[in-house]
Amino acid sequence: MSSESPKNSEVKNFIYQEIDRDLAEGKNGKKILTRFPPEPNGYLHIGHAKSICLNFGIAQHYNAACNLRFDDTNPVKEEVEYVDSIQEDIKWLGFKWEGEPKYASDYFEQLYEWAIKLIRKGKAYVCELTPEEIAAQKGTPTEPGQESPYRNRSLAENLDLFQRMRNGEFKDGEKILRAKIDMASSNMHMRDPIMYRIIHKPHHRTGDKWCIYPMYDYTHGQSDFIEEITHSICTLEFEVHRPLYNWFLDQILEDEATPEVRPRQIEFARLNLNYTVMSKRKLLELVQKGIVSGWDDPRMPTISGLRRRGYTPESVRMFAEKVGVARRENVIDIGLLEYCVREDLNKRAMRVNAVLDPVKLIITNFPEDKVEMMETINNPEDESMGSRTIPFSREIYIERDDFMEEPPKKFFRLGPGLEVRLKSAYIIKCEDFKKDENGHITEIYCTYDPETRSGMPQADRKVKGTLHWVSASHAIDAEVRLYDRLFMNEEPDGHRDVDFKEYLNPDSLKTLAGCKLEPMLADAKPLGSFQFQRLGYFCVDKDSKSDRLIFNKTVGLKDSWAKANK
RNA sequence: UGUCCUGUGGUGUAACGGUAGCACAGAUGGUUUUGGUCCAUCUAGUCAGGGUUCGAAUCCUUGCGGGACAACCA
Repeated sequence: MSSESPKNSEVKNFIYQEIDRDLAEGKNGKKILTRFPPEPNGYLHIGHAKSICLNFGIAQHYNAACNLRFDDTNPVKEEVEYVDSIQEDIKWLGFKWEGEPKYASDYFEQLYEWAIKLIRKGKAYVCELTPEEIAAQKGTPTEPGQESPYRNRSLAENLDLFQRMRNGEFKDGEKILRAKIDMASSNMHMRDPIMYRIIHKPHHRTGDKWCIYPMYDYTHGQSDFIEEITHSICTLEFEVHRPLYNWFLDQILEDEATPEVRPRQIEFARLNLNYTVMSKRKLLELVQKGIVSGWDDPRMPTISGLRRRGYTPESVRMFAEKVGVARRENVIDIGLLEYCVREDLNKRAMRVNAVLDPVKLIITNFPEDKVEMMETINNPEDESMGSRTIPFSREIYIERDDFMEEPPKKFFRLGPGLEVRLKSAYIIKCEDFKKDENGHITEIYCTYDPETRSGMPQADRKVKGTLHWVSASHAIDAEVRLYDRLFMNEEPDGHRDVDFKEYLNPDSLKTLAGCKLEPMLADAKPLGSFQFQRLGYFCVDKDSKSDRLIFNKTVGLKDSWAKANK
């Protein structure tokens, strides 16, 4: 958690302005309490991260708290696995909720009592229409609906039936409890919405205590009220629910003493990212069909996927800050997310040498048995990270891409007769090379200039390029997984006639074996991040073992050479 | 042919009746033992029409564009 004090002068988004206004008007006894209310039916994704940063960020800003509340009103879809992963992800992001995690299911008894209150007020009734009949009677956005024949049951009958619903006397779908509002409302959600339905399925927390479960609309606002949430922040699609949110609160608060806190719903536009899908349903499909390795596959936009990919909590928070919060639909370029992780890792990641596609280079005038230890800076952006030594010898590996038999003019790397600097070592000159029968370069022969060792006066000589390298006999092997975007279309789920899976990128994962790393990487711990010099940021995969190192590519370095050659 | 929300550079987001700013992306130059970083410069915007006003991105109005809403999901 940030320890920064409230910065009221700093302009934030419109929600802060609304809160400031409520504060100025003295609402809610000048208290602020937010909540993050996930349904435990899937893993959290980057869109949730935006909401988490918003809700917890507001709490921090106003020196207030934020609750974690699981919206667990549908046992058909919800699982403990998700409850656990959600908590892990929020903690990883760096936020701490107030007290213990809360659950809407904790409030089932209270909700039930309030439902009886509504029945007694003539504001709710037990209906026996089938889902099809209800749909048929609901009308359309342009036509009013019809009233249910069960709408005007007697109080006694409603009370009796609702009790028997709870007792388990009816099968799933046989009866429901509906609010009695207005079947002609221009807002579909006010056309006698369902409050309770019968589901004979054990709940992950309440077990088989209940067989009737409250719907979202009847649950959310009341849960906010119970917890004394002042600002209930949600995404735009709930905007049309707001009148209902307020209606339910009006009903349960009628005839009661004026409460100190009356929660207020405020909506903002959800995050959309191009080249990805964000719906939990589609993410679940990718997992279930084995298209990705799991919810935490590094290509997934889930928080656990980003974590495994090498994203830092700081970078995700920076991203949430940069995308802003407003009420208009938006599509954020995935490049901004990549910018954020580069920005963060640039300052923190140790620079190491790794050759992903190695080709052997022999320094012909370097003694065969000699090993020189070269000093190299751990991070030029952070002097406090110090330096280390790396072994240099007659045979090294360099990147295959760093040699061209017939290089173009602006190729500042190695080619016949060309000179380059080996990072932290010597300037070398290419004298010869060897090819196999397929034309592949197998060995490159160079001479080195002993006067150009880093630190020596002659080392300042200008050469066009600097290459990374590893000593062949000291190098350790590793597997490196290169990731690209999962989808090739900017909006994979934005085409009515095309399934989003049609746009899957067949090259979203490339696994490289036999990559050559400098020796110190043998001790790298899972999730540790490094900059592979001149290549990008990589992290140790969670499955990496000391005898089988696995690195994930988080993001490449900006590459103006590659860009210029497009 | 309903109700509600929403239109600011390519993408996001500020400006709350008084000089349209910031970030990313893009371009150019400089520094550099990472073709990274960093620094400098540049490109590019108020959906359209009408009205109110000394003055409108901002208020009103009419169009037009985009989105949401008819799950016993949340």
